[in-house]
Formats: sequence, structure tokens, C-alpha cells
Amino acid sequence: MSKRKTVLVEEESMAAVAEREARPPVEAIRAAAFAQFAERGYPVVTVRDIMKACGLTQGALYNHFKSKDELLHDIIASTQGELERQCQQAVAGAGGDPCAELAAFVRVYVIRHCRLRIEALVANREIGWLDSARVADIRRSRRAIRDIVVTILRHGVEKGVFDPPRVDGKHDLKAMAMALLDQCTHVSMWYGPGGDLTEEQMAKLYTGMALRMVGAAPQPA
Amino acid sequence: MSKRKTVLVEEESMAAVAEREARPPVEAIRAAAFAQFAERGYPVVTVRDIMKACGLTQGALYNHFKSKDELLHDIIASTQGELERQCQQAVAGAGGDPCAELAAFVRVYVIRHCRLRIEALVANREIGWLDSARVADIRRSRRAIRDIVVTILRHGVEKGVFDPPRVDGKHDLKAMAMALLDQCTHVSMWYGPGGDLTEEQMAKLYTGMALRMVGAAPQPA
DNA sequence: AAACCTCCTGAACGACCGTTCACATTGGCC
DNA sequence: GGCCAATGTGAACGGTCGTTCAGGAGGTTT
Repeated sequence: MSKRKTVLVEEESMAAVAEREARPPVEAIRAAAFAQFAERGYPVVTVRDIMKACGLTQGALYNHFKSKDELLHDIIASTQGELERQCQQAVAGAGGDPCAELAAFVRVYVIRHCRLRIEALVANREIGWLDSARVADIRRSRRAIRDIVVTILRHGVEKGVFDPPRVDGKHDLKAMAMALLDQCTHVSMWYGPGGDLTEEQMAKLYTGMALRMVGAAPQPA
Repeated sequence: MSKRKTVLVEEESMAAVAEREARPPVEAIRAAAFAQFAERGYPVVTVRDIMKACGLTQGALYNHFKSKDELLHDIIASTQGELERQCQQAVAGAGGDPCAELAAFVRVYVIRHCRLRIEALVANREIGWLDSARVADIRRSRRAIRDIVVTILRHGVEKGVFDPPRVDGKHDLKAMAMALLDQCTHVSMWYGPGGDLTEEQMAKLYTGMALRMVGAAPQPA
């Protein structure tokens, strides 16, 4: 039977077999599902597709996950959780200076979204397919990240280090935080390692833009 | 028969009937499809759903569109085309000064993405479902818009009006244009008219951020 | 050796998909 | 009146979907 399979399944059998033997099937399934969701989108990837990609049949999925939906949530939640953790850590390590905090945040956030752009793309694009119960904790984590940025901005303004644009005499730090996060997040939609800039250069560029956006004193570049 | 329908179909029949009688069915279909794609996403909205929403049955779709795919393309392409036209027009009317051009561009782009956020959301989120032949002209239009921004930035730098951040001594105007467009585009993902800012205030805020990003001389706010 | 547990198989289920088609129904035009 | 083109109907087609389940294979415990 396994002989028949190694004959019939052609181009991806090496990878599939390697994956199955290197790690427990739960992780092989996660990895295969992730790759296919990224490439083709959750609703058009079938359970059969996912399982075939890791050398199993449809039914085996349900030994490891309750449903296709839970599988997607599992993938997104783990990415999101680590993103939040990394953001907190970056800011905490910056020593309280708003400029340093903002720079550290943007740097970590951009580099992560360059390096793990596929993960970010899936998390952002496929989240809408989760049922409302499962989507709640993801949204909470996103709000938490946004609030980290808002806090940095507010401290900066209070200390007089930042001087962000006003509309009708007032700031809107929440909207600015959204704008900043939007531009950093969507790096994952177009950045490619073969392009003009390295991850490091992307981080520098985006840090520079962020500091200018908030009206920080010019940094030595 | 029509009597039976007005009795059976309950909560949306008023809207459906109003739409069917106010405009030709092609437009009613377009509108219904658009609304459902926006709310639930192209692949899970069925032809039956769309046609029921405008008081017809599945088969009637194919009197007006060749396929579900063509219907989606029709919706996205018309939005995209008008966006491109509006952007060109805004820049052309700014009189050649890079600051004014950038401000006019961002203003038009942001206000449009606040006001027609659902259209933008559909165009951005669902484009991936189009087959490759139909997606080509949409991508072309997006590149054209990006190049408008790149051109503004280049002129500004050449004239010494802009001083954007450098990485390793060099600009990357394409990456900056992407960052700027990303942040403006994704306003459509979170802006709501009930929020803290009006469209006009959003435009001011984003114009301010854009001018700072590129290192333009501070404007009187 | 027998019992047991974990994991996988692959047929089967009921539902729904996009699309087609033979057949009304309508309204203008000769 | 008869004719035609446009448009809608709803059954039907071939296919695929997520999920279930009876059964088999292999390893560990008793």
C-alpha cells in the first residue's frame, strides 16, 4: 500500500514523507494546511487537499482537530499570540524613551512581517472565515497591539517628544496608530526577499517614516 | 405567482422589489452581488443567494453575465477604474507643486476609501478569486496608481521639496509609495462614520502624516 | 496470547455548488 | 391576430464538499 503510494504520488511525495517522519502528524497537518490556506485561501482548500499533502486521507484529520474551522483558528491564534508577545517585549526593552520605543516596535513588527509574511497574510486574510466565537480572542490581541502603539504615542506627546499632526487642533492617536499599523502590516502583502530592500533596510525605512509621521525630532540616520 | 412571492419572502422583499422596479435587472444583480460579497465573501456567496436577494431565480443570472466570475470582475473593475481616474484628476489639478500634488492625492484617496469603504474592501479582498486572465487589468491599474505616487515623490525629491528617510544613504521611493498607499487603502477596513473623525478630518490627518513621512516642509495646519 | 489503545483507511452520507436547458411569459411590431 | 426577441423559471446534471463511521494495522500492556 505504501509502495503503491510512493509510486502514484509524484512531485511532492518526498517532502510529504519527510515531513511525516520528521514530526508528529498534528504538526504536519498544521504545516500543510497553512501552506495551502496561504496559497489558495481557506474556503477553496478542501480537507482532502490538506491531508493528501501530508500523505494521509481525509478522515485522519478528525483524529487531531475537531473541524476544519478549528484547524484554521489554531494556525491563526498561534501566530497572533507570538506577535503580541514579541511586540510587548520589544517595547519593554526600549527603556522608556518614546522614540526608542516606537523605533523598537516598528523594527520588530516590520521585520516579523517581512520574514513571516505568509503567516501574517493568512492571519489577516482568512480571519473572516472563523465563526464568531473563535474570532473573539484574535480581535482582542489585535486591539492590545494597537493599544501598545497608542500608549507610546501618548507618552511621546505628553513628554513633548512627539508632535503629531492635528485636525481641528486635536490629535487622534488611535487613528494614527491604525495608520501606522496598517502600513507596517501590509508589508507582508508585497515584500519579497528578492526585491530592492533587505529586511533590515525595510525596518530602517519604516522606522524613519514612523518617527516622521509622529513629528519626532530628526534622528541621525 | 408574484402574489405568492410577496407573501412568502418576508424581511427583504420591500428592498428587493423596490430595486427590481427602480432599475434594470443587470444593475439589481450587480448591487445584490456586491452587497453579499462584501458581507460574506465571494466563494461562500452562491448564485442562488444573489438572485434571491433581487427577487429572481438562479438561472436568470446567465441572461446577464457569462459566469459568477465575470460578475465579480465587473464589480471590481468598475470600482478600480473610477479610483484610477479620480487619482489622476486630483494630481493633475494640483498645479505641479509636489506638496500640493501629494496632499491632493492623499485627500481624494482617503475620502474615497472612507466613503466607498465597502467597495474598496471587496475590490481588495476578493480580487484573488478572479482567474488570472481577468485579474491582469486590475493589477495594471494598481501599478498605475502606485506610479502616480512614485512620480510625485521623485519630483519632490528632485526639486528639494521632499527629504524622505534614507536607508544606507539611498531612497526607495517605490517602497515608500507602497507604505503610503497601504495606510490610506486600509482606512476602508476600520473607518466608520460613527467614529471619532469625519471623512474630512481623516483626509487632513492622513495628508499631514503623508507630508511628514516624505519630509516635506511643515505646513500651516 | 489476548486485550487494548492509537491512528489511519476509504466508502458512504446528505447537502449544496455553478451551470445548462427545455419551457413559460411578456411586450413590441408587422 | 401571429411572430419574434428578451427574459425568467425551476428541474436536472455532474461534481465536490465537510463530516462520520465501521473496520484494519501496529504497538504496548497485562
